[in-house]
Amino acid sequence: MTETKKPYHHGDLREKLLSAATILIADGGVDNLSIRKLADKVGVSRTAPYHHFKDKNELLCAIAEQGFYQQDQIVRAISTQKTDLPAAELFEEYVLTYIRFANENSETYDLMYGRDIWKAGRPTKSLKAISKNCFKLWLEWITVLQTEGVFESNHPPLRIAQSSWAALHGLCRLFNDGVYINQDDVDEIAKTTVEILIKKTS
Amino acid sequence: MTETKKPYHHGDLREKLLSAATILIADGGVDNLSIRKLADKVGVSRTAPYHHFKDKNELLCAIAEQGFYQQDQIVRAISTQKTDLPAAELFEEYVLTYIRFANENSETYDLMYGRDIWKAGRPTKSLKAISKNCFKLWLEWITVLQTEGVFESNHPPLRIAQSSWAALHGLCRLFNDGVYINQDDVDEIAKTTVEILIKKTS
DNA sequence: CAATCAATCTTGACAGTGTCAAAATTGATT
DNA sequence: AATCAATTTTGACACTGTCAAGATTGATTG
Repeated sequence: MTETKKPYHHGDLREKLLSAATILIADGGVDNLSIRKLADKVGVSRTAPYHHFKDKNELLCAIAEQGFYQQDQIVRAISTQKTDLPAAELFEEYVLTYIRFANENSETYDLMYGRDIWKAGRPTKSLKAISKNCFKLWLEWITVLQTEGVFESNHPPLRIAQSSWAALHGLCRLFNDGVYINQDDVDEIAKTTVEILIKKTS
Repeated sequence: MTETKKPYHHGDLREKLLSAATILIADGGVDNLSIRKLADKVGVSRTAPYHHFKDKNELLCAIAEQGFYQQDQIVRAISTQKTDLPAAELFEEYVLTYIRFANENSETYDLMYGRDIWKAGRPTKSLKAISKNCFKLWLEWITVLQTEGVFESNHPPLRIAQSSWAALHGLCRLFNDGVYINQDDVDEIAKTTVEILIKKTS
């Protein structure tokens, strides 16, 4: 666990690298992030970052991990703030927030759930853990919502969780990746998706 | 239109490049495709490909375009072969086939609908055209299915088309990108998605 | 048939990239 | 004060995309 280890010669280089990297990808995408450029930005030599991240991959994993924490915070805020909402509306609120997060942090989102990290099969242990936990929370919520009648009961909750999350994710990606481009549509499509997902009360 | 233009000195270099490139990305991903390696594979100098594709981007677009043709063929085969199927089951068949295509040609699929091409905002004119047409066909079908009662009528067909396709796409991506990894689940999740999408007949 | 032209291909070059190995620096520990 | 180990730097290597300039050559024209 080198997480909180302070560098000896400079300030907290690891932190500096992380925040600088986040800025770099925020404007310019992941392609705009090179170890060398990053090192230059922070004011160290090209290979200095390698003493805090084994790889470029590990750096990306760390950024993604931050993204999960951030997303968790935002999402958690909903359930604590809007305690009076009925379950179905809370669900919609969640979905909209999730998509908004993906939209506003498209590059981070891409790292969190994108092939750059996952396809190569080299996600960090801690990244694996936090993302797994993230899905577990989703699954648990879906399970509760199903018993509350928000979702149909003709499928196991795991399947509903998987397919509903895939629906969310697909929407995020289509906008994030520039396939769907009309940003004005995103909310309406999202609401449509939600209404398709939840049980018809008619 | 330089599409069918034959090279002067060698065989049909453009075609050779395309097929070699497709092979390269098929095993090893897009990252495994470099212009230089490609040129080497075909037996020309590093910069020879630049007389047939302005860019690496244009090469990728061409591969993606091929993918669309391929997908179109596969999908079209369904509706001509299974004419006896009821609409809802035909839809399921389509979805499963779509996902299977994405799965078996994951790298091509990634090019077709991925940020590499679209996010940078530099899809070829012809690529834009064919993908747009692809969605148009989807929308038209959804419209028909809605009048046939397969989908609910409480949303405009455009929204249903967008959100249902996003659901499909999300599923494809999660498996393609290695986020969902258990390949055995894909069919079941897909079926769940279909059943959620279509109108309940109970 | 010979000269010209333009498409095609090659060679050379430049600025990037990730990352390894070895040497240099330096704060903390003995 | 000397030692040690963590940190940083310098040098190097093999890649990458792509541009500019020259060489080759099939087709076109006079």
